[in-house]
Amino acid sequence: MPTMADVARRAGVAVSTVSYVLSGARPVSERTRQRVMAAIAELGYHPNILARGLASKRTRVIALLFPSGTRGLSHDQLEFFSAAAEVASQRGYALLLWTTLGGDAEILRLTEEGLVEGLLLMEVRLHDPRVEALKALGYPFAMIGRTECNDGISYVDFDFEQAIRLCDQYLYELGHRHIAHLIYSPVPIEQSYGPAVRSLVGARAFCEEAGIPYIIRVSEADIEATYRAAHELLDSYPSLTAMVFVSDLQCAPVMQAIHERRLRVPEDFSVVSILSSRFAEMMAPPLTAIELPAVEMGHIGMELLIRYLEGDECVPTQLVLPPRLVVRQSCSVRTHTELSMQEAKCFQEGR
Amino acid sequence: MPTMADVARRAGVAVSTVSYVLSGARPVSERTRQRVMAAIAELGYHPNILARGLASKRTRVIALLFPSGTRGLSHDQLEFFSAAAEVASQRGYALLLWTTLGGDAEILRLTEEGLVEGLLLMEVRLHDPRVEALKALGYPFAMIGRTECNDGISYVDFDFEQAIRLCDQYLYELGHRHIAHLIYSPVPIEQSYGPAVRSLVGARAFCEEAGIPYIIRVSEADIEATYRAAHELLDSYPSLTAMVFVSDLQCAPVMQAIHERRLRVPEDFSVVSILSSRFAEMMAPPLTAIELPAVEMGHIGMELLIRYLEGDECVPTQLVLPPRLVVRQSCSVRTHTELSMQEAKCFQEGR
DNA sequence: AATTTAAATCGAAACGCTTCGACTAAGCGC
DNA sequence: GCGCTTAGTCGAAGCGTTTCGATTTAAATT
Repeated sequence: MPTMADVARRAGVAVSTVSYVLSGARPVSERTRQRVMAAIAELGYHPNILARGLASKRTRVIALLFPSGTRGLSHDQLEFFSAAAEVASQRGYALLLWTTLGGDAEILRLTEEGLVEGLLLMEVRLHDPRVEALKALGYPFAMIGRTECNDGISYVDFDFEQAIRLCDQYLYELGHRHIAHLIYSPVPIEQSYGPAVRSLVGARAFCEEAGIPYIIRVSEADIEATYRAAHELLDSYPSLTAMVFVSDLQCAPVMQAIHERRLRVPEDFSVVSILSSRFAEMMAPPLTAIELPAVEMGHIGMELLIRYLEGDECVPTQLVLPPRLVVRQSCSVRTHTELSMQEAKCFQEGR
Repeated sequence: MPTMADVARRAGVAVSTVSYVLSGARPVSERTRQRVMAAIAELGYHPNILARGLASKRTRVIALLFPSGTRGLSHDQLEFFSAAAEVASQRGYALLLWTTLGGDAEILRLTEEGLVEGLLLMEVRLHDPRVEALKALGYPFAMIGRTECNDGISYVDFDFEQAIRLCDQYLYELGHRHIAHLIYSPVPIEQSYGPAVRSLVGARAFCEEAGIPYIIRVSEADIEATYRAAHELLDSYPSLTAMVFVSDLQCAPVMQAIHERRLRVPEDFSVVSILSSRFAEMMAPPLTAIELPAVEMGHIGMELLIRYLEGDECVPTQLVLPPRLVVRQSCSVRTHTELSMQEAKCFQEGR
């Protein structure tokens, strides 16, 4: 593999001159530039990133702190980071995937090893030790999501509180009054998950304002727990005619529980969730949902980080994207007077 | 950030001694080792990867050559590489995500920049220029998938030919005789996609052996084309009672086309595909499918590469995983004599 | 024509590590 | 007691860049 010295020799100039041609840090005469470029082309020279990084502290490598296994890997997360990867690649950065198994220690290691210039965090908690640590270190990073106190940090997040309200409101306008909410567990408090907490707030607020019962069940994120929780909701509230849930991972177990009750969606039972369109359209029936702008968030998150790294902005950009309802085929009208299919069935069965 | 020199000074030894303590390349007395380790701990020292890599040519960074946009990002692919990422992380490697937009040139750049020790390829074609280039360079890599000629390369692949046969056979045993196949386009020939070609071979072979009509439609991988192709199949062959398709990306458009015909799955129409379980279980109804062992393939692929890098094996390992059918709820029995729902409907409508 | 200024280039010192050759002080056989 | 090995350590030379004076050359100013 040719080095810069080879190029310099071939072009008959000093190594530093070659470097200046490449970086543009100092003026170089046109004639010299031509000769150097020719030599580079002839030799098939590529600068060595390690050496460059060692000398200049700039590696053009960004790490994506990837959520570990707990919550499972969701379709939305896939979209987040394939979008992020795309932007990084366009801007000439390489993307390092970092699965943060080992907690804080691991992330510090990453920052100290010198390979990575900046970090993009996903699955940020309200009190996130990673964020504290990075802040203390003054290490450059941006977030998809946000903590409770985000002074001086760039982030892009989604307005889950409004999103849930929109779900509820839509169902309410369709005539539903008994709406169940199935939301991720927001505990443990000290590191609670923002979207869960904010969803709870939104749901409670809407139900109080609308004067309808606040029916809620929180569950762990795994399939099994979600499945049980859905069944428990349906058991405990026979008057339910609709359900709101908040993630693509809940989709399968929730729908299964509903089907097992012989409730048809949307004829007997309405369902709204917060999903990326790609996923919502894959379901049968296609699900009416709040559009989770996963691709947009991935793009913006990466863009924010890169801008910060390149020093274009000193003031952090903080963005909370507004929700938008996309009506598909998982909800139906329910009037006040009408007896729900479920109630009718219970009645027939003599319960 | 402390350097090795700082550690050496603190421990009262030479820099090289610190290096030997860390690498074990030469014997170090127990007393010295203790002192060095203490100094490292006190200073919170972490070796700089760039410097290490520059001096030693070992970076512990692996790149995953990530499929570009054409085929879209599928759930299976997500599983491939989150599995790969997991293994890499366990073995102390960092995973660089590389979206191969710029074709061959890009990949060469990656190899020449010195950052990356080895490559894991996904979405390998039968004749893959990337593979040719890497082979010519003698650059270490492994594949998920395989080309036509794989001499000297480690890979893990899935037996798509047998997989399709298993699909067909299962449907055949349920009594289906008119089975449609919806498969990715295997052209252009010069870089054809292995799974597509092998699926075609498998399907044709089974149909010939079983003496049933060989009903097939190839389509591009995008949603729209798949949707049209599914409709065309259903149009052209009114006697169809079952369909086989090969990827999670086809799922939504295929199911939608089927639903639009007012065919119920599985009562009126049976469906089998090749999917990771996680995905198959998310559908409504859960899909009977050949299990695509995506996680296993990701694990093994990465493991093969790392073994190769660490010199444990000189002989390449080549693995083709066998298919396994998982019965869920998307297929139903069809007897010879029974008139299909669809035929019955056509009849009623006087066609 | 003498002097100042700017453009273009060079040489060498980092950057933080690995690795090689050399040196010292033991331990060993004879 | 003499050379011989070997464990343990050190110093210094890279690895391939960037970057900072310093130097040379050409152009501009007086």
